Amino acid sequence: MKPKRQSAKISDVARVAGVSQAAVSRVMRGDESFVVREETRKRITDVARELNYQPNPAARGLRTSRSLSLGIVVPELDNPIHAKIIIGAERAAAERGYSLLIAHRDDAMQETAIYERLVHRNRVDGLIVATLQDEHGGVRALKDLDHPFVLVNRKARGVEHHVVINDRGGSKRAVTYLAELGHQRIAHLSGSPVRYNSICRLEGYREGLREAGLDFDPGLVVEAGYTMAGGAAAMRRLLDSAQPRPTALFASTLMVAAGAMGVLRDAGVRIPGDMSIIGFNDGAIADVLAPPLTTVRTPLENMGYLAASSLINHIQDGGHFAGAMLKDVEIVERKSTAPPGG
Amino acid sequence: MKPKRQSAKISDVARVAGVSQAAVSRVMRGDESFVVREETRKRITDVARELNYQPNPAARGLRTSRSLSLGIVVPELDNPIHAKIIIGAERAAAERGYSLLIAHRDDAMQETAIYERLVHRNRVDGLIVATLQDEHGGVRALKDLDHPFVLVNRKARGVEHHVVINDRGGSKRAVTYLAELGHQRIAHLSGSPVRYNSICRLEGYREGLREAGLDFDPGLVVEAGYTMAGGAAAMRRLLDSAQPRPTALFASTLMVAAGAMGVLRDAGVRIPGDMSIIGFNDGAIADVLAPPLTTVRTPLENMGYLAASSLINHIQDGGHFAGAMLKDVEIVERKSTAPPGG
DNA sequence: GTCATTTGATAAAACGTTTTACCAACTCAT
DNA sequence: ATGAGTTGGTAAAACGTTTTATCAAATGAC
Repeated sequence: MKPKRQSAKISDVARVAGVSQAAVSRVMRGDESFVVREETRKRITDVARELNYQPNPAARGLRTSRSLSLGIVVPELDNPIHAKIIIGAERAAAERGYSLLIAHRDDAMQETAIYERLVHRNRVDGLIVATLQDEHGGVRALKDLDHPFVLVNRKARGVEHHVVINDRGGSKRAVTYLAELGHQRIAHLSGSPVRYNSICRLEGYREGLREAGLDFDPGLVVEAGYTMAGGAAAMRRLLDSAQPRPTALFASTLMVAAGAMGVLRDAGVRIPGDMSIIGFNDGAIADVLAPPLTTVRTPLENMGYLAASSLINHIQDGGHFAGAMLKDVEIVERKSTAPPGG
Repeated sequence: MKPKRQSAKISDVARVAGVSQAAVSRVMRGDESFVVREETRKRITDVARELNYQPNPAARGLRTSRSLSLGIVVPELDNPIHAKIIIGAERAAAERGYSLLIAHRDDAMQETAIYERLVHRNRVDGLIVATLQDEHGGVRALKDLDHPFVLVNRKARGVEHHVVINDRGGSKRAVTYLAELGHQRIAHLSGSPVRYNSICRLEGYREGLREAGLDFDPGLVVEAGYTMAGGAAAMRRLLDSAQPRPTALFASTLMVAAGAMGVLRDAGVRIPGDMSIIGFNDGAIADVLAPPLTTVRTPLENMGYLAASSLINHIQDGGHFAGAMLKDVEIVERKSTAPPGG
């Protein structure tokens, strides 16, 4: 009943099937250039299945100098954004026979040290960099490693292999949505002015305004960072300064939206009656906010999937990958948006 | 400037240092039983550092039949609970020179197939099972694999190696906290009556009541599952049926608490004025709820850490591990709890 | 009936470690 | 001087694949 303790090796299969190890190896790997009688092939695969043969990855890796593993480095694993990226990447990896080594960057450590470790010590075949921290140093370190890698959810000057979502288009879509509800004064709580995603989202915001025929008012854009506290502080500043008060708000992040909502509630501003709010990227917390938050949903999981699978393509074929943007965006209507005044 | 493309191997180090490969191998691994002149040792380590020698894991693994990797299998990676467990496990693994292979169980696949794959195909040295799904089949499959594993956040009959948090004690603490505020009728929105954690939490709830000198009223316990919708439905049932209405609520999960809060808000029940709420396990969403939710915080990350490190101990020394519970619990006071009536 | 070509395989050499089994040179008690 | 330990190493055999170089048998062209 119990599976055999010592797992079968290629020589066992060869012996039982009455062929050489080479034949087994080539049949098992589906080597095209190896011509073999159909009967022999079948005999080999049958025996392999019978013995539950699984190639030893260490032996294979030693010979081929490939580990069939990918490293993914993430900050804040507990941020659902990254979790979704990982889920997608893991799925792509699994489908292609790769495994995913996860490296969690904690604040204390240099990101470059992690890349180093994954490539030199773990010998991953490729690196998925889910959120580059230091654009200059990080990219330099990655390039110095001279190893396949892909940037996900980030672009960087001089790096062509990247996969991003439609930050700009999604933001524009959000603004358009608010404008179509009839809003004229739409504020934006933005992220850091140096982070790729935030820059794109700000651009999208401006583009959405322009297309709706609305003027861009710099007084309606406040930097909020990425935390709830940041969102709250920014919202307070906005309430104090903006005249007349905006009737709608596009928040660059769910947490920022949450922070802003808290401040509004305390200030007696009704949502969506007095202020409509929409947030970027969908997630479970949108549902628990009061009221539930309308968001623009982006294909985060697919982004992870495409990053991993294009990286594997590159590793296997050496092919060039031009970088991709996942265009899809979709408004998820909940209760935080309505026409102005109600 | 660029690092050498072909990384140094043991023979390079041996040649440059003028010793044999064996000497290098033993010195690098800190083999105690190998006596060597201090001078030679230093020469070897110096050369190794100089050449940036990193042992090839495939070669080492082939020889030792250890992969120095651990597999962690999780359902719902995007659940922050699991994310925290992973963070802890990854830290422990990294500290001990292990790497963490992540396998995300999607609903379609058998959990047993994942265990199989990690052990047979990836040859991980041990398995961290973060949330066993099917207690009977799953444990059976794990035991049949005859490979080191640890259960985390779960206990199961016949499995001694497990690490859990203090579900019972934490729940009791939550109830005590409510009782000390003066609440007499405390309801419980429970999880599934067959899941380990939920059973413990229900026990803790009852124990807390007993210690506070309050009677257990079966009418105040409603099964809510683990989702927001479940929490909402349960809350509705509770509002309809419980007479007199409870003044406080202990929810087994953050999402359940969130669902309940939505229903209460719609029903015009003020929190905490008319109903105090406390949830089990702390997390970011507690902060974004309205009002922010008081919770009992548990050491989820440490649970992951201990699971991984005790598993590694077991792998290395073959030592017996009796199972552990992380006792710490701590009430995180936010705005959802107050004395009855105000 | 040869000689080249194709077909269907095989033998054996890597890959880079770890580890077993040895050994040479000393020291030291006899 | 001899034999037994010790000290400080070394040589070489695994580990389980992949892959290169070969090869024997069958086929076909002449």
